[in-house]
Amino acid sequence: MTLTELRYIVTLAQERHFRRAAERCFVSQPTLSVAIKKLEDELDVTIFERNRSDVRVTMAGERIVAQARKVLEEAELVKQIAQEGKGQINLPLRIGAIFTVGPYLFPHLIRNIKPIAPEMPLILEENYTGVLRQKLRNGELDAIIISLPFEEPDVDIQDLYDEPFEVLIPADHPLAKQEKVTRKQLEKENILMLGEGHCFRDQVLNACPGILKHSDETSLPQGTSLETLRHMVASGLGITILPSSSSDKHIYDSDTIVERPFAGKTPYRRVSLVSRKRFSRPKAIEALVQAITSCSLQGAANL
Amino acid sequence: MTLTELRYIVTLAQERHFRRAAERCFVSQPTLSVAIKKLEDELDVTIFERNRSDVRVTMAGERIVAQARKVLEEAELVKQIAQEGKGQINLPLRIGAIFTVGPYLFPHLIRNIKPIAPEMPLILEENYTGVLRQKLRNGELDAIIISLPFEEPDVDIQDLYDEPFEVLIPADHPLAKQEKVTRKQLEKENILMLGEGHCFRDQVLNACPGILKHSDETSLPQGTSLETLRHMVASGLGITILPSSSSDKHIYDSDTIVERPFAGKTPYRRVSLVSRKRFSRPKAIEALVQAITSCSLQGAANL
DNA sequence: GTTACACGATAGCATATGGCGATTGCAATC
DNA sequence: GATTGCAATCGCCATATGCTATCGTGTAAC
Repeated sequence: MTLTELRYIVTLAQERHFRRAAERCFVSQPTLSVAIKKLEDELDVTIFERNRSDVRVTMAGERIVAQARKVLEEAELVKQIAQEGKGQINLPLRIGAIFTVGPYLFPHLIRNIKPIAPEMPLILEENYTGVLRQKLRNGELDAIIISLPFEEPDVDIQDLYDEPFEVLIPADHPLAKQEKVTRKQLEKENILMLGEGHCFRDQVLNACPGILKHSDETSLPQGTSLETLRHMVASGLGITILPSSSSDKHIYDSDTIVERPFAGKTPYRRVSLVSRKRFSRPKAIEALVQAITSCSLQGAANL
Repeated sequence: MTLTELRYIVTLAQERHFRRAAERCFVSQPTLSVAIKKLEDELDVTIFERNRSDVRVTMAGERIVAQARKVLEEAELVKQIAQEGKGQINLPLRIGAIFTVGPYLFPHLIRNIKPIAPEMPLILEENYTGVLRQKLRNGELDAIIISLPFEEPDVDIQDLYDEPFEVLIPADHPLAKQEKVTRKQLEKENILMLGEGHCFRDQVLNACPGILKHSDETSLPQGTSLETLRHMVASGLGITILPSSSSDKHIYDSDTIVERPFAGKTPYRRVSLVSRKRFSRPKAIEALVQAITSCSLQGAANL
């Protein structure tokens, strides 16, 4: 049984005339005759009663033809659905971002992607780099936004932006009076840090190797998010280091906390988008990159 | 797009593994690979994302596969429906009978066909021979029960039974006292007849050629059915001639009307079943004939 | 680091299928 | 009796579909 054969019987049932039905199917009359006989043989049912003057659908044939019509309708829907799926940017895209990027990037992203891909809803998630990597690999996510370094086989990595680190200081802290803060100065302070697993923690430690020992000694609490760190700084518990995008707008004014750049070489992190090589919707990724790089994130330098 | 291809993608979506999917489809792995690529090309959509380690269904693919599954289900139903339609005696059969046969045959027929073809409902109709002929020809009826003579191309005629004519007389009529009635005697009586178009009318006139003139002169009313004739006889309006099967059981006892056979050669009619040659369900016709010839109709001689 | 393996893609070839035009056979009609 | 119209049949061809063998690559094992 083939879709073509089903198309033939449906048409013949309508036309009740082999030659006309054949024409409507764009085949010759013998082709139609043979195909219909073949189907009748396969199903072992006489679908059409051939008379000299007239072709008539048998009672069993009526039901078969009706069902054949259904099959063809559903088959048409396959094409239609394929057509819809073809655009690449009209189906949901599943995106993950690390905890220290998502909250600050997503609002801009959502706004910017609307005009580029209005039909592409974003399914968003925040997680650790390792979890995101896993979910990207096994297909639970289509793209992840992480911070370099990031190594993974079979992926495309597109750099999005660099963002500098800055120091967040309680307004009444002595360091708040300085224009810039040196790494040396930080080593004597209580530096509040994210917990292990956050890549930003590692990046901060990398940028300021001296702060770890001190912080460990005082056994400061580990922040679970950049915002909790900010709250703790505001409460006077210590100093922290944040990526600039996180200080875009927040609830504390400069009487409570102040941001200060690093003296000397500014530490920064590079944020990149990772997708599987051979992912079926490169255009969706492209649209995503375009949307992100057109975001004006506080302090970030688009690439 | 073919049903085979749809079967392939559904299986591959389940197995997520070309070789295993190919096995389950009873084809080689290259066959599956090529077929799926072909479908993807035709639909212009990537349905599967091939990775070294893993085959994954794309988002567009998910919807396509789901729809493909529907198509296959409907296609399965075609086979199932065909299977059901194959028995020939498990679908309604549309039967017509002439007015003078239907009322007396149908009750027996219904009873007798039950054990032979319990799954075959009968759609019944009574009409004139000419109308039945037309409906058989254009497929509105599958079989008709008429009385010979009957000529028609492209049909099979199977004789069912012969039934004698008898004379129906009011019990208080002088003729009621006789054992038999001669044609001569009838010529002097008021003979009640069916209206034109009923073949039984013609058969009666054929059997007793002398009665017409007399009846016309007295301009008796024409009966619309054998039963109305019987009622009129019971009311004393005249005498009539009936086929024996019609006197099986009726509401009048022998104090009101009596049946008398013809003297000499008994006139009779032959009742036959007509179906189209090449009708798709010969078994249904066969069952029908068997059911009818096993009826014990009053006075009839099965053939 | 090398070998072995597993997987899907590709190539080359055989065969089945589906298609065609031409023809036949049969009724109906003129 | 000739013609017409119809579906069935025949013989032929192009293509589609399937196979085996092989390749390229990434992964696992030793």
